[in-house]
Amino acid sequence: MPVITLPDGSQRSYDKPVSVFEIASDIGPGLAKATLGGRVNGVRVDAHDPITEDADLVIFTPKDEDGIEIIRHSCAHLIGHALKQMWPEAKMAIGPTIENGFYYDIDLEHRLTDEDIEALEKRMKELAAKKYDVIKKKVSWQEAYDTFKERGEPYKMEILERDIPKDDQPGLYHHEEYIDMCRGPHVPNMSFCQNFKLQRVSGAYWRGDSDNQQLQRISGTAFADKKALKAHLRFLEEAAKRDHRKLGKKYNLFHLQEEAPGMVFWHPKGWSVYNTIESYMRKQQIEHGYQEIRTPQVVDISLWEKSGHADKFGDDMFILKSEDRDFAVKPMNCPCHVQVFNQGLRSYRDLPLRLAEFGSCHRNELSGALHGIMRVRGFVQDDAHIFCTDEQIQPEVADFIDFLHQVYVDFGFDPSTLIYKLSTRPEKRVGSDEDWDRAEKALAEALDAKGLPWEELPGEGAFYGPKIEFSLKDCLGRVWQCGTIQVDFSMPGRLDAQYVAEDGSRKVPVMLHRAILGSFERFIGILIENYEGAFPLWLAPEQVAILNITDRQAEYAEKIQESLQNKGFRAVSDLRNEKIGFKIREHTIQRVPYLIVLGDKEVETETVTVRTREGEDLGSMSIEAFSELLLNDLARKGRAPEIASS
RNA sequence: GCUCAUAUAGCUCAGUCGGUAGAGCACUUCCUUGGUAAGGAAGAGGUCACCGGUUCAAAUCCGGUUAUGAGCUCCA
Repeated sequence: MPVITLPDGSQRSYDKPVSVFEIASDIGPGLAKATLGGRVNGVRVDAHDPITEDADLVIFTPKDEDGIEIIRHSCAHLIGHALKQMWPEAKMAIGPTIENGFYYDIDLEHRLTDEDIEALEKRMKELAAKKYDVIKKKVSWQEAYDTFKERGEPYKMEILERDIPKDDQPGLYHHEEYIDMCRGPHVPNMSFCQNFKLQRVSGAYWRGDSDNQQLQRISGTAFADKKALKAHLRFLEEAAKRDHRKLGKKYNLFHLQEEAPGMVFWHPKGWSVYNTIESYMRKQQIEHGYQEIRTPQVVDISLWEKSGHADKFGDDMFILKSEDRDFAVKPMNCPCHVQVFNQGLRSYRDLPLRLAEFGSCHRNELSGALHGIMRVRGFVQDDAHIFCTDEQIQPEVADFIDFLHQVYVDFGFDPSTLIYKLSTRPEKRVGSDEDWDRAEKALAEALDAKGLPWEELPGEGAFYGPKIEFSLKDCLGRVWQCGTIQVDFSMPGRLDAQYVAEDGSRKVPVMLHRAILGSFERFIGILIENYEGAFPLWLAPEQVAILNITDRQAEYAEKIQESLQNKGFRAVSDLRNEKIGFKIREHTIQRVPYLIVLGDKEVETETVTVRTREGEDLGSMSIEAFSELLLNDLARKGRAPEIASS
């Protein structure tokens, strides 16, 4: 006699086992038609699964995230249905959902081409258009095994043998003649799976292990309705338009070339952005009690052996030989910073000691991992190491989080969308378990003390200690990991760092590794995409473009340019013999924030006429008034202008 | 590193069946001196990524290398 409680608190009782679909039908035919499945006492079930006992029930429809996920999952099965019709010899591995979509990994000798994917999508659409019912059957382990043995599906057999207990009753989903095994839930019929698109085929390792065989992965995206699918495809187009590699070329910021894979050639405009950010960070760091240092690029391998890097990451280091000595181009700055700490005798009074470096690092990343300026082999970190006592960890971490928030706000990101992740001990690590316990606890407590929501990533820590990772969201809602703070109880000891404690004894300091931007390269890549190349005034490589209408104003234009440059603004002049409309178009496309137009009128009245890159006409004003306007804009940094109250 | 794909003028891209390369923009010169998103004319510019093979003949077909792209793996 199950009593069903719905989210609004209302109850319905039944005298025999009842399905989500039947309950939905009781409520209304519209809901019944939209029912995809449900959550029964916290467990996701199919629409037609019988509910035998009292339960809290949430009904899933295409309006819920849970409902959309079911649709995506069934779209993965639909790949199998269509694919096995076209290539019966294909062996199906796994077909899960991912953010915004789904994929299926398959083993097929024939290499699928783009045309094949198009044909496959067409077949999938035809099958989905039949809106056939998906039939779920719970069977014995043995029956499932025999089914897939008969159908020549070795991967399904392996999943059964390795992951599913023999006394379990696996669910077999029948899509007409195609049978797939799944925990579910899945759509009751294919009318729900009408709005999908296959996106690509790529390689993927079986069970995510690069030692295993590589399979072909067919990926797609799916939504509940046509409008949502279209919106998502538009979003992807928008993101592609903002690709920093494309905009880096368009705005002449940097380039990469074959002779230096993964290393950036910065052009004047890109380097201007870089320098602006570096100056800003330098100023911020001084305000937060950091001291800036500079350490060598090339260091004898013995230091990396002592620090543990050679052992754990030797393959990723660039090694140089000279006069029978082995050197490594530094892949990170920490061991060098310990060398600076180690000069002279340190007192507890020196702690916390914060050493910062815009540290140039080189890591020999796998060629396939490189990506524009976001993932490179040569990069500069806004790195710093804080040497402190155990008691100072928590306040230092807390101060750091405040510092990081302020920087992200200045760059135009919303700190309320920040994501915090605590990565704990990995398998490959140095240090005792007691040290790891203390380090993990200190970070968790700092986050809790700030009342921040965080998520644990077990096993994702650095080899020397746990870390907090800070990810920000850009204006398209994409998540980027940038900042980090890591506790390290190991390296100071390995590299003989000591200080004299209050009682005169020698103690080993704790070291905190931290970065806010992560790397300049990556962060600038993110900024380019976030702003679509239209940098806010304080970052813009060219802040003002001065345009004359005829040669008669050339001298005045140069005078204005000089005046602005003397005030510290980045002003360029365009005195070419071109029409004013042409010059305005060019500099607007180049996203210069302010354009100044100078004709005879301006020369006569000693004014400038100002136009923004958004096309707004700010009228004529004195050079002093314009400077004032620029200064106000600069002070806002990445924040939106405040709306003047009327 | 792995799978698949791609590489043609400074940029974005055409180039059919193998027969010595083409457009638009940019660039140079000249004309035009104009008021808020493209004024006109002419000119110059390419060892078709690199190495090798097939062929009378290769941008085109085949093999290799490098780089790039998508995904996987990795990411101190």
